[in-house]
Amino acid sequence: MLDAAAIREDSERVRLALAKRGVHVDLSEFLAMDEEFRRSRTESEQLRAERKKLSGEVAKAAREGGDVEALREQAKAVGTRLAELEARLGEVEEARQRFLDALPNLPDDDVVAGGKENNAVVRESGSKPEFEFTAKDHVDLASGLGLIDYKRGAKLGGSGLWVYSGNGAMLEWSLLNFFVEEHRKDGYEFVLPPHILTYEAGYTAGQFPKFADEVFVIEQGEDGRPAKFLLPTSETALVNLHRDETLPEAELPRKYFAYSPCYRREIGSYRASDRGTLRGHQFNKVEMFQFTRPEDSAAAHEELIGKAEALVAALGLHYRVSKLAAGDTSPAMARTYDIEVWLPSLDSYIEVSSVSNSRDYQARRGNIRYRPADGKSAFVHTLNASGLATSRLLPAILEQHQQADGSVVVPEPLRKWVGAEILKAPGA
RNA sequence: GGAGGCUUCGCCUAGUCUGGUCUAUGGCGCCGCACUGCUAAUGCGGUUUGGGUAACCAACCCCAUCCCGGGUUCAAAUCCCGGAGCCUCCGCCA
Repeated sequence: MLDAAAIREDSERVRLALAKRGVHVDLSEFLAMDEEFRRSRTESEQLRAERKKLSGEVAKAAREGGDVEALREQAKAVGTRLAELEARLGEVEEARQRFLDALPNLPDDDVVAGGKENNAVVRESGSKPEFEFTAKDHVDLASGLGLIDYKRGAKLGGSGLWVYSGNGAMLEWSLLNFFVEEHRKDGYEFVLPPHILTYEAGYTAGQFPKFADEVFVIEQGEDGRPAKFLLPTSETALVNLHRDETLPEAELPRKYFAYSPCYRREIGSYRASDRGTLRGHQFNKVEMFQFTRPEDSAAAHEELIGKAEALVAALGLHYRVSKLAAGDTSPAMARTYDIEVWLPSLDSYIEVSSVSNSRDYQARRGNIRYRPADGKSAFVHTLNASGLATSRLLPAILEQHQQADGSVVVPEPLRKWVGAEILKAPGA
């Protein structure tokens, strides 16, 4: 959520920042609502004060034998006016809140305007592998090596679902183990969250109300809202860990990481380029998360980018880092860098990690504060980063590390869990 | 799925039967001061949170806040209705 005071004070700056996302809003509409809201609130507070005073006098009169009836009538009249005013206040407040809830975060000043096409590669690591044989794609490799059973996955759960089996399950599990080990080394606290979350959790993360149709709702509320849903990423759980809390400054930054499957509806988004496990209704991801002081969030963001990169690099993959343009940055985020690995069969780079700084946008929605040593409580900054999503990493590993005979070399850090240096076709 | 109990300041707790002087008692913790070689102990004072007004800062003032939502009433921590969470027991179950 944006700071209403900031919109009031410099609506032009806000308008221009949102325009970079391609979001064009008439803020004068908001300013009018905001003004009426503030005025009505002040008025109704004054009326409350008056009623309170009269009620006190009723009590006093009852005790000392004054004219109770006249005072009661007077107080009742104030109460009636108050009720009318508050009904109106409630409507304005709701409309104002709806408007605020729908506004995405302001992209940082150095984030360029426009969509995907304006994303900029900031650096590359390694180089595209060259094959002296006809390279296979990840689906053929995974099927041929008996790692992933796409057919039976669809049989069990429908399209967009698959089964990891045998060495495939071990490879998948080894990736998760590797990430867990690395994050623990860096002092991040391991969290295994519930996969079922409430509406409030989705609201804080920025999922609701706007993107409610992207998640699997498992319990519909009477108000038509999703009362319970399956998390689309463990970020949604992690950001809520400290919802409605005020953290002591000395406890910041708080660094967490979580593992969970991610459940997504992905309605109408399948393309030929999403074959195999590249886009599914359920995929595994380890997520990093930080709660920081505002002045520390820029450095924390760099730290998270570095950590995500280190994981990809350790797996021996060629990748690049892109800075997203405003329009491609998630609504709740002020800046995002994507780590993208090279996928030979697609002749393109695919996202395996998204590293973002939400600044105080989520903190405001979730009322997540900290108390500086000297003064008033303030909102923390929240940052999240995939570290990493396996369902795109595994295809890249298969394709980039494939050999002429159809086997795949297991990246060194994973070997102790996989129990093999090379994956060969069954019977080969 | 059924029955009962509970939910008040950072923590514990009084207050709810009998509505008003209740943001609310006491203790712990924490902060400050005093005393004391130091510490401890003791004494005194302070300590819910959010918002508004105002503005150099602060104070003062106003509103809200006793799990949440609604109702009754001039007035609700307190009475009524609905919901959530926690605990105990029964049932079912990996």
